[in-house]
Amino acid sequence: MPQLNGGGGDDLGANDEMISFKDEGEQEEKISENLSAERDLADVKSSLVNESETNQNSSSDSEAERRPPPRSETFRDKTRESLEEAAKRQDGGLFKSPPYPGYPFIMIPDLTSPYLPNGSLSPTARTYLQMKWPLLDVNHGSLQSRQALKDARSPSPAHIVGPFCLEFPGQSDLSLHQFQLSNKVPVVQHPHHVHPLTPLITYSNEHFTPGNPPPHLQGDVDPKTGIPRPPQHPDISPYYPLSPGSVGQLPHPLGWLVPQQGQPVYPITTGGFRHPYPTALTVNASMQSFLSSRFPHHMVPPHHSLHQTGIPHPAIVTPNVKQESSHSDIGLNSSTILYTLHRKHQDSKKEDEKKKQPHIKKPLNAFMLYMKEMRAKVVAECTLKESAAINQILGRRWHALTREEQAKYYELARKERQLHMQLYPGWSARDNYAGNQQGKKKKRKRDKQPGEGNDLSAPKKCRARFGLDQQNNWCGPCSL
DNA sequence: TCTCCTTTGAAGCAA
DNA sequence: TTGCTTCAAAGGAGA
Repeated sequence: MPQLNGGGGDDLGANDEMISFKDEGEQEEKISENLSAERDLADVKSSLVNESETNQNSSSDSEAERRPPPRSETFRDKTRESLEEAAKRQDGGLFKSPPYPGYPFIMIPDLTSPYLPNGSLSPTARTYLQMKWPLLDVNHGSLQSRQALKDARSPSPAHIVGPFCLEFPGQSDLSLHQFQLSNKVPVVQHPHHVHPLTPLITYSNEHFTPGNPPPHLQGDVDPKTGIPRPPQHPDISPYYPLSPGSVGQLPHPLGWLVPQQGQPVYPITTGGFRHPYPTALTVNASMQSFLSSRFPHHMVPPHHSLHQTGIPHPAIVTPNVKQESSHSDIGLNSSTILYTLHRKHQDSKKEDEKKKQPHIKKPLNAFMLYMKEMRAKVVAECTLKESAAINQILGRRWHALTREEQAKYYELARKERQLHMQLYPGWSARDNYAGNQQGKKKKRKRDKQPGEGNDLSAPKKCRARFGLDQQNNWCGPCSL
């Protein structure tokens, strides 16, 4: 996948961010085009699930050439070419391929230090942020963007037929993203729709619904959405409610109770980690200022995870635990029963405490960021509600994105990881593994795909196990 | 109520 | 180094 810094030295950048294709390719699009409007949603879903099989049956002639060569150095070029071809073919020349080979990254000189010594964003970084995240709109409020969004509301795209969504990855994706990038996409508000930058703002908002805003937030209510806007600094994105100077001066904004706005990215907590949360000690001044400017000050270290209101932060995963009334144990006269209940209560209390321990979620990767942004759009365009089907569509659209568009999300993901590292220096992904997480479900092991674990994969295992320099230890089939 | 599904990418871990 | 597994989001479906 695209190398974000081109040098490979960035530990935050993905080293293998290669666009991979499973791929359904052209045949899939043709099949989709032939779908009649009478087909019901189930058929669409079914076609999504079974498309690969259908493609295999209908495209045997091109199967070999469409299958990406294994680890070929030309793979990247071929995939890019296929993308461009598809885009050109479907877009009527609207799509213009990048005039240069390789990955089209636009990088600021030092992404890791986009801040001036005083903690503010450097002009370069500011320009970069505006360029990369148009909706961030560091100089203007979001009202203009919202107006643009509203004005740009248009009839359903042509590829949407009837109450369901026909998927034409190339055209729909390109057009959608062109709109998206120009902030003119007619986003239909969905209960779970989040701002494209939401991944940088929050990881979860489902627990919080719009409610009566606190008085200090009611003075600035979005006339379009009716959602109160938190106080804004002219230089700071409206999605980040507090300016550095206002940190600690304003009453608690409760911005994270308002969906889409003012939601913090990562929970600040001292519990549930292998390491005590040392953010206050590890976040430097620039990051502190950055965090203060981007997040409500309650999210800036060293605050604890619980909000002043006692409501846990949405980004902190606290598994639902049935409230066990401690009062139920009171008033029983039997000492035996009391003892038993006490023991039982103690045990359950321990379990609850373990379960209640919040955990820091993994930073979202590029695709997850893309999904968060585009899900609502897909849901709006289609009548699909099942996430599995939606994710299939999103997966295909992801592959249909241009490299520039994907780069945007890779960059966002890289920043996510960077911020995550700054916020949680001691955090490790394994902290969230089922083995370490009490009460965390253990995912079922994936079923072996046909061909997995057979002799065909054995050579890789031996090579992985013993290495190329110990081929004498390889088993027979591997040595062949 | 809980788990699965479904996607991609990052990270951890065993071999 | 390789390959497998888990987890991140999302919400309907099914057990």
